Amino acid sequence: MSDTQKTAGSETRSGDVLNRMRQDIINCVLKPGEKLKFETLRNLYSVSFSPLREALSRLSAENLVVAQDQKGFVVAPVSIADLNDLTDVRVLIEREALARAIQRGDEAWEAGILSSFYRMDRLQQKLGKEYYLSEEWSRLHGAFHLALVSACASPNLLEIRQKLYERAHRYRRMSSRFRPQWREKEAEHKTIADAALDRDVDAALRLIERHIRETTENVIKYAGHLFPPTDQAGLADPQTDAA
Amino acid sequence: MSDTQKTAGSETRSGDVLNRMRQDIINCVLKPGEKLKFETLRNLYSVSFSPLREALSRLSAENLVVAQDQKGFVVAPVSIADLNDLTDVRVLIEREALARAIQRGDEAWEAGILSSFYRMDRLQQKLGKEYYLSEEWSRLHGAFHLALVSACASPNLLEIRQKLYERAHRYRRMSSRFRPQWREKEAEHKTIADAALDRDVDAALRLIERHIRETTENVIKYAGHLFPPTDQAGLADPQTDAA
DNA sequence: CGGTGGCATTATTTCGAAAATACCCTAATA
DNA sequence: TATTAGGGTATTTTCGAAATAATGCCACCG
Repeated sequence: MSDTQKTAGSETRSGDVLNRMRQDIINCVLKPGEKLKFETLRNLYSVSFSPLREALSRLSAENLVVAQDQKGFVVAPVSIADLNDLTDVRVLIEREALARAIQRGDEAWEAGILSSFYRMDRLQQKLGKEYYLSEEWSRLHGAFHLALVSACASPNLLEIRQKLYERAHRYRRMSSRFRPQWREKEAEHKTIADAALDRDVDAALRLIERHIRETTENVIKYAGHLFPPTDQAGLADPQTDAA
Repeated sequence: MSDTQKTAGSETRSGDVLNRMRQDIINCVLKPGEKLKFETLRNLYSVSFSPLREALSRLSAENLVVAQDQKGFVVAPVSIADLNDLTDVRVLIEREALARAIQRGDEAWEAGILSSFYRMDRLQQKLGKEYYLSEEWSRLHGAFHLALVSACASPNLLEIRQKLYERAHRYRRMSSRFRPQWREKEAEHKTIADAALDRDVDAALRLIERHIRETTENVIKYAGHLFPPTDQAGLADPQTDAA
């Protein structure tokens, strides 16, 4: 349980727990809204209070958990409103990052796109229909999308993008069991990569936006029933519908 | 010292220390690049290790401090490269947020702009030439800019904006003693507010972008000497004199 | 019967000391 | 003289227990 010890132990125990918990939240091992009791976590991750608190603090700054004063921590709740808002902001950020990357990318950038696409594509073929349930494929998919924008030359943009990506990824994982296979999504990846390598900014931006928005639409379509009743999107968040 | 106990004690001691440290970093009481020793901080804020670690963890997630495994924490260094990147991303985010706010803003939004501008303007007149050194004016200035975008209906956009704003504010504070008075900046605020209230999206976006970029240009122009030697913007930098 | 106040229980938060790690200075060797 | 190995000090990181706050329960009162 918990696991994916793949996350490569950070030098410090806090960092290690942080990475493991982040993975567990994204992969819904720790479920949205779930109360995070220290006693439980202490056993689960085999550490003491201090590293746990540190990890939880950082995660709350990433919006993967929410901290309630004197009442502990909770896995960040999910809601359609949150997903929609997330999607809108991701579109803004990804488009900007991709545009800059295409403008500035050098040969190393091109090579990175080709190589990461290749690895993702190969694994997909190897795994067959249910590729998207694989943890490893998630990693390669993330690496591919990162490769696309990695040349944008803006640390801040990349960092913001990464955090948004991870939160969105949680929604994908959460719904993956209920979706039909997404074979056509792979064709999209190829198309996006090609547009980027062709330095066709307009096409690439259009494609990446559609890619993101269609993913969200599919999540809502096939896994909408997993979300809490529409009105109360979880705690402390008024938030009307977005998008 | 340290303080501005105005930050309104959070319910929890960690939150309190977090807020106080954030203010101290933004106001350069804790200087860029400075090593944050626990023993020192313990005395400075009168708390123990645990809340300190928690606060530092959160601040590192906000990029106001950087954590080095097994080597403690350091106040985030400053550099022209960082300031420029920050500025570019802020422009992207502020423009988007402002556009949405203008599109969606209701009367409460309009009232918020008018009221926050009024308060900022009054205080400025009361304080005279050196208004911009005032802590209180900083708060009202922040409230005004927040009011402009508050109706954008995107929690994520607002949160990202706020964090970027705070980091940029550190650069302003760091350079404020060296700048000539910025009287004309106040005219800009009025112009921006008017454009927003007139629902003139194009004008408002153009003005806010210029407002942000010119501020950065002035910081570099008048306080460029405070930055570490251009090439290595990096951390672990003893840091020249600041403030 | 419904509501309210107080007490016991549970969980979180904070503390200071112990363990682990990095840093610095000295000395020995090549 | 330069380089490295050793050992002692300074700091960070982790621990488990004490303090503090919240929760649920039950008796008591209206």
